[in-house]
Amino acid sequence: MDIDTIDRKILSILQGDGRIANVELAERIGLSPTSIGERLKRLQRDGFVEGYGARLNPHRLGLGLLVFVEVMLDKTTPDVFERFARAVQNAPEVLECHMVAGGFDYLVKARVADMAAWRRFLGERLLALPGVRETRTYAVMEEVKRDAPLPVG
Amino acid sequence: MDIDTIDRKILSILQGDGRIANVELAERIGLSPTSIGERLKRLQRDGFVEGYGARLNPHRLGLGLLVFVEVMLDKTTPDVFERFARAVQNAPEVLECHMVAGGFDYLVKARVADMAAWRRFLGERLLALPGVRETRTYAVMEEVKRDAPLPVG
DNA sequence: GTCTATATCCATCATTTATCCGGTCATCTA
DNA sequence: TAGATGACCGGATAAATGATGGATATAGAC
Repeated sequence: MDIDTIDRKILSILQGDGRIANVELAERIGLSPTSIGERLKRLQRDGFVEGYGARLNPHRLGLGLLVFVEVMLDKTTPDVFERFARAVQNAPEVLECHMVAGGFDYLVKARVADMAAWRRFLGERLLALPGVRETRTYAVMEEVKRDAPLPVG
Repeated sequence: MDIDTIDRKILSILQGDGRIANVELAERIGLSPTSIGERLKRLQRDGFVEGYGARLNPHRLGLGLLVFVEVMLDKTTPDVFERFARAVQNAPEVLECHMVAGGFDYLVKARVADMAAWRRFLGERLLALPGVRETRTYAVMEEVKRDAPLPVG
């Protein structure tokens, strides 16, 4: 149920190029395509590989602004947390949302077109939710490192 | 140089399943595989699709802890920023790093095995950098929404 | 030691897929 | 009108995939 060096190499290469041909992957590792195929199938079955996806350029798609928001909730009813989580999952602008330990409750990462779009989303969606006590928005000025691959090596 | 509804549908499907066969993609959209192939090639050439990658499960790989860190730098020399950026890019634990406008300078997202590993990384790597004045670590307790696809629709 | 079960690897082959090429049709323009 | 352009399609070919059977090695039970 655990993986060896070859498996890690497969994952590493596949994380960088999810569409690489099995034969080339096999060549690069030094095993037959059949073996690599079996290993990959196992890695998928055991949940190491959850899927494949195209990496899209957000700016090209008109999503020029990346923002992070710290959200504090009223802790009066536990229902508030559930409702917030559901709202966030239904909002396509929100790419990530994490419950954190520390000074605030949720950290939200979102992509929108510009500041105007963000103001609209913040006012009409986030602040409209019941239980949202306070938010702090941090606009990203420069993406120093973007979506690096997981360290599998 | 801009894209239509069909292109968006291609991007949307491909973002969810980057390994889908061209023929099935064509079927699902209602065009011939050739046309889809031509469109896809154009989308790649024009930078809408930057690549493909396998989605790996971080927990399976022993990366059980997700943390966000707010970093404040001494603004004495401009060299400090460059050096910090470079260090962060070379650190495999760091998945993202953004320069933000607001109360602090950088927001760092990192994945490590556990709190012990994080303490080690924080002490030996981050705080060892010259110019790092203050850091605030927020450990993620629950990932409410994880790496959602970009809204292309 | 021997037998069995399991795991890893490999070569082969039928099927599926990607891609190149030529050709059609509609639209626009000189 | 003639020519150019762009989006689309079908057919042919070269390549990749996936399934099968088989070889080898290791570990455990008896």
